[in-house]
Amino acid sequence: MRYWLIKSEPDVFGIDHLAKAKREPWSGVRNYQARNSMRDDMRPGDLAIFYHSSTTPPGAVGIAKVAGEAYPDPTQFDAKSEYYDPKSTKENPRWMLVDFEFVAKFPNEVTLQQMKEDPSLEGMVVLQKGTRLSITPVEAKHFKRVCKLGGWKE
DNA sequence: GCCAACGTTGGC
DNA sequence: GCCAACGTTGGC
Repeated sequence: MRYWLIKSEPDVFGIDHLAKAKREPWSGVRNYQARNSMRDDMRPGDLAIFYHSSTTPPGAVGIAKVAGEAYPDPTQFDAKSEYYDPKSTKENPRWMLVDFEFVAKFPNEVTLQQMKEDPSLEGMVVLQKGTRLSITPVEAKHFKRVCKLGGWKE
């Protein structure tokens, strides 16, 4: 089982949206590395830290679970969608996604600042300077530590 | 295949 | 709103 961190802007789709929806296709990812993670490396049952970006304060707010295998992101074929990609075809889709399922909201948000200041989280990809990736792998020890800081027990 | 221009992300 | 970082595009 692998661990991940997924970023989302709470104004667009936050942990409360996921809690309400229960399950959500992670559409709109238009970055090849992030796509590759979903397409090639995620397996049903993998757990992800749900992270709020572009908000005050940014930080980890909960846990989501990979709910199924990867499949083509339907928004790439929708000319009315902001995620429409005219260069993608159904025969050869460019963008793949997985569904995420709500697992938990942390009793306490773990802010980015807290994460940066915690020595045991050193080396986490999301904390490295210049990391803009919306999906990053997380080591098991870092995952467990963030859950602990968030007050959540698996 | 290089690289300048451009667009986006995301913390501050 | 600023801007550093960095991914993508497209001309050559």
